[in-house]
Amino acid sequence: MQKKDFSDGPCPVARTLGVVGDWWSLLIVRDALNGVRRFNDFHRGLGCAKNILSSRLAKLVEHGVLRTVPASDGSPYREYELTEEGKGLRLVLLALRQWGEDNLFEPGERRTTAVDRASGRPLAPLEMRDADGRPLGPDDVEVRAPAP
Amino acid sequence: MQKKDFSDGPCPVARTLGVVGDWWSLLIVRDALNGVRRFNDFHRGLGCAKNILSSRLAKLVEHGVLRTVPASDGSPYREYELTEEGKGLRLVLLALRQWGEDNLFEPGERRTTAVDRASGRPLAPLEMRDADGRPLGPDDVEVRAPAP
DNA sequence: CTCTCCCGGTTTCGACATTAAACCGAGAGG
DNA sequence: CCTCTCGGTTTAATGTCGAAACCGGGAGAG
Repeated sequence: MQKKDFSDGPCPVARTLGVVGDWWSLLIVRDALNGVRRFNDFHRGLGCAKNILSSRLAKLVEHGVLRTVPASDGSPYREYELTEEGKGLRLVLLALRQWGEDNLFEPGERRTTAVDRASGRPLAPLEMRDADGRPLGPDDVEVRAPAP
Repeated sequence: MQKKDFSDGPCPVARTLGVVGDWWSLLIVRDALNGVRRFNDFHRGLGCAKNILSSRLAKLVEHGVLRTVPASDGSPYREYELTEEGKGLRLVLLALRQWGEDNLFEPGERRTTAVDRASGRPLAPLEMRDADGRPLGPDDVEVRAPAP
């Protein structure tokens, strides 16, 4: 994230990582998706240095992932709210979550789980699908360079 | 990525970021999914410092995302190959890609595209689904803490 | 009015990570 | 024998991060 700048490159993956590709940004978005809105709540939940949190929040606001709003209750402070753009990152977070569940946990180990609010059951694994909605296997996909 | 260690925490997102959460790792995996296998090819494709590339490759091997194999052709060098675990990250990469396409490109701007190899058409957007395969909206999902 | 605490940061500074560039050993080619 | 490429490692300069100190505004206590 530091020196290299892919923000004008042709790869959407690299551009996205330019916005949320550092250690804290996606964890901030994760907490924001869970309803966290206040500086100190992010700070406590993440345990990251306050100056870093401050700069990350500013960067996310700058890129339109978060916006600041005056106050939700009567308190005189502002809060951080996900934009629609920011909410779109829930798919990224879910993909990261499912990969971690599958590969980084022992069976039976304690973990947080994303569930369907209505039924309380865990979500289905994400699937790649073609334009008609048919599931695609690992080798059915390739990345094409842009037209010249 | 640097000091904080979430590798024994309860959140699969944080654990996953501990493995691939730094600037270069996911770009390495992206190139690996595109068939890159050799050190110098990664180096040229990414433009990152060679010592960093070296340490990232080693870390990904250590975490089981990549493995080294003796040689694919006759050359005396080893190559880096995705494990099944590593291939599972294609969903993460696709989620990042689709978010970037939707939010970080002007209409008509040049970009790489993930397509169904059979039809050549772009993939459908990823969708969250419940355990029965029914699509879920943004607010139908919540994250539950582990059982005590 | 004054004292103090809490919130939301900013500043400072030492530690650590990253970078570019130089270097190096093994193997291939000429 | 000389040189080139591959796959790194080492080195020195630079940049970034983290912990802690600091700070200003507002609220509440007395």
